[in-house]
Amino acid sequence: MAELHLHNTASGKKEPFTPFDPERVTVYVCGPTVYNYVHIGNGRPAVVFDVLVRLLRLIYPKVVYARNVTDIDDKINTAAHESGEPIQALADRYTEAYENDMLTLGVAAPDVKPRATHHIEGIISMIEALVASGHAYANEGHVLFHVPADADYGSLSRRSLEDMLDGARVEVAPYKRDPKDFVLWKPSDETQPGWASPWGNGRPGWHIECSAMIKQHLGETIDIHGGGSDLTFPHHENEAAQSRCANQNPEYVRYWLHNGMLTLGAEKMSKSIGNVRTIRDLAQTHSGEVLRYALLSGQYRQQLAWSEDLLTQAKASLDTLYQALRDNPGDTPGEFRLGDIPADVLSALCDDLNTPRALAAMHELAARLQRDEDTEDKNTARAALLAGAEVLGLLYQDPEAYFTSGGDDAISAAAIDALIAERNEARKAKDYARGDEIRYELLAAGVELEDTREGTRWRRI
RNA sequence: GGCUGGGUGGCAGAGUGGUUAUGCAGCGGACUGCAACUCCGUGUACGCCGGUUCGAUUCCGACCCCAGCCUCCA
Repeated sequence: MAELHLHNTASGKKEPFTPFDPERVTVYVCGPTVYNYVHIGNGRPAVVFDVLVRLLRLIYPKVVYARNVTDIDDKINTAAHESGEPIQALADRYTEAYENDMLTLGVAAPDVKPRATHHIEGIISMIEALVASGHAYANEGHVLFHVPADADYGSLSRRSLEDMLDGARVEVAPYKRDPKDFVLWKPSDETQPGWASPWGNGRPGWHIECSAMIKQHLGETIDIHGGGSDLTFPHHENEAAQSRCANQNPEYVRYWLHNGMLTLGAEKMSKSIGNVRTIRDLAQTHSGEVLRYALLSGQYRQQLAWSEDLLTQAKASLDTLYQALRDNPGDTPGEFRLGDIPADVLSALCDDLNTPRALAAMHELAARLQRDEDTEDKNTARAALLAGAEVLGLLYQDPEAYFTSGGDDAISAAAIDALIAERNEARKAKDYARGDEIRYELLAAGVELEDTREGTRWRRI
């Protein structure tokens, strides 16, 4: 069997994956800050690590997967003030929208979906531990992590403290002992959300949330921590420093995984640049499965250039896979096990989640399914294709429905069937002019006909 | 400036020291009343310059270009 290898940011290398405890594999992925609708770039880690978790669940008896939501953030406060909505209501609304978008992308629900606001107690006790151990200090209502107090700081992003200062734009604040020190806790006024703490009414900094949520739900040492490559520094570097020092446990994350950024027009897709495509908007014109296919069409660590063309190609490629299933109907298999996953798909995924190679293997299976003469060979290919699809989170629709569902406002299925019946009557009477007329009429309504040995079949285009 | 990653056929995107994926698009053919679907066939592409080698897109060195991080960010 193929052995799972993952690229670890901490070492900069692809390493064989060995969990801390094979009986309980732990995975954490950074979710979004909920102050707006998320864009497709936010969807990439969710989809990529969804595939990873699907794979892990086949290999290991128990996997605990947590994906958080940051619902305390000054951006949320700003958005709430602008809309006049209560802060928590706005955060709840966008959290729900996010969950919805994840559903669109076919992302299975994580085991735990922690939210920062539910973990204030854990955050405070962690900060207390850091103060007690001399890694943090309180000043003017703020509590700061003192970066020079952690000898390993910089080990994840592999940069020296000098590098960080060079050309960096670190905030110099009067309450900081060192420019690199970062906030664990900050004071809140009455307009800002706040919680009572040993340092007065305040709210947590961003990085400490993840540290506390991981500790509570997954433990002090976790196997895999995922997120966008833009979070490597400072977010994950800070998080790692906090957790290592607060837990007094040098092993925090065994494998750090970072996905590459989506670009739109040669630049990173980001809200601050304004070049974003929200999942919710994209879903108006593309199926979630096509979006998912597009996200998986590149290896997760590489940048992926998002474009309308990418979606067109993803749609056409996905059509080909569904077409093979539609042309070769068979039983819907039940649950899959590791042994059911086709070897090519499995080895591709085990090689640091090489989804483009896995998709190539899927297309080879689809071609075999179409080509094979023998029924048994077909059944084998079909089962393999569906098993591979299960890990990738694709091909979950009924093939017939995939091609025919939706579009009822343009022309209903019943109307289409009636026209097809009329056309076949005309064709039987050799009235091909009338037959073609109907075909063109349907084509104009976005319906393409396929005359097969079993009769006329149609698809919406 | 520092630290990452990358430049592959029309497009997307794997991979490899020599047999050069996969998908989309294109072209030719079979099938079809015509189409569509499907099938068959078809494309020697690896930024630039040196080096190593019998042989390099793949290894080494220099160079050019692009993106990301160093600030909130998936």
